[in-house]
Amino acid sequence: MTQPRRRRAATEEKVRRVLDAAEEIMLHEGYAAVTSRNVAERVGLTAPLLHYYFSTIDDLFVAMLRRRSERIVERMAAALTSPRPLRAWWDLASDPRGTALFIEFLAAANHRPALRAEMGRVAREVRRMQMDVLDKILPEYDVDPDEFPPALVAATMQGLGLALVADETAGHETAHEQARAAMSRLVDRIEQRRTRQHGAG
Amino acid sequence: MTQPRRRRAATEEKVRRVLDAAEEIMLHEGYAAVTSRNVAERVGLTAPLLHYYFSTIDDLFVAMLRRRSERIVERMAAALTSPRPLRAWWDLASDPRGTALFIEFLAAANHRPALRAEMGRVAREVRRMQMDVLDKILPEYDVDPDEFPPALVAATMQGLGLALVADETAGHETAHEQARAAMSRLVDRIEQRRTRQHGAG
DNA sequence: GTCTATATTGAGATAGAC
DNA sequence: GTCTATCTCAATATAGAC
Repeated sequence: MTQPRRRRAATEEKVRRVLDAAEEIMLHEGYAAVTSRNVAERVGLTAPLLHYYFSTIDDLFVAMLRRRSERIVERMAAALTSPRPLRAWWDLASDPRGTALFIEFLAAANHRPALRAEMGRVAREVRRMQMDVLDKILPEYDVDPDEFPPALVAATMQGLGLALVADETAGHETAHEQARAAMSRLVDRIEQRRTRQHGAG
Repeated sequence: MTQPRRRRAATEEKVRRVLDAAEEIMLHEGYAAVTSRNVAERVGLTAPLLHYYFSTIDDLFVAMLRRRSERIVERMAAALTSPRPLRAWWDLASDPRGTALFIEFLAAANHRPALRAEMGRVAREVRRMQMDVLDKILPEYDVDPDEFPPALVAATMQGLGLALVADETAGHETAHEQARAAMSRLVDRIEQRRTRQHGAG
């Protein structure tokens, strides 16, 4: 019982910094730039030493996704139980950093089975949460669930966030500011309609 | 005037096959798998020989995107002038192959400036076309352009396509079949409303 | 004009030193 | 338990043969 007594602080701190660095690289240079050398250099380590903390690069990617998805699940749960669920959800779905990283993970998972499996688990859990909440609250928003079923609403929220952030971060001139502003107004209007009918709460 | 008289067929045919192979690899193994070796092997060439046809890998990526985007612009123009523009547009936006490739280009452009510039040009041209048409036809669909401006409608079409195809190709269990079916019904309903009011044509 | 032999760099990973 | 010296392989690219 004395082996794991040693202070883990140093190692855990290093792991955290490695994950931070990897995330930064992935965000600004793409997932293909997340290499042993690149990440190690940014944290002041050597490339082989990085393999001490993460045996394979796959392990590193999965660890990155795990840490991110924990936060996402937490924040999505909080958003969905907040007084204005759609508003909070949209803020999350259109968050530039989170969404840009999501696009990278999406592409990286295409040729990394371990990552794809992990992505599947997260996607399923998050979508489940969203649809459970939508089942209950869509009627309160005066939305006909036959015309706009939860699955469609959820996919639209995510997809619109993806499209906007993709254009924004790449700097494409596609009137994304107008689209973002219009969506924001739309969400506010819908929330107001519900608040008026079902009280603030 | 006799230099370019030689038959280009052989070379052009090879270039075409190289682009086909590269596209196939990008689709199934991700953009990072598009390497000289991989592509060359699939076409029965050697890696260095591939550099005879495309000096740099950047050149190859840009050529791939150019060829694809020509088709996209053509098909989108045809869709937007068809009798049921929204329907035709949605068929394009939710096409699995085209959209999956688009996601890869999106991620690849993140760290390839030449590719990013080309992506920007295409995105801008396509969005411009879409918004010009929407300006005219949204009223015919009985859609309030103040609540759903062209920029928002266009981004939503693209985004929903992205989200659906991403889940479909990765095999995520996120009720994407329901979402796709609901969107298809919705588009049909909207088209019918317009046809009834403005005649078939 | 078309293709091959070869250079150079950097990737992921391991055996073994401290 | 932590880190370093080193291996292998694959990537892009070029010089130069045919």
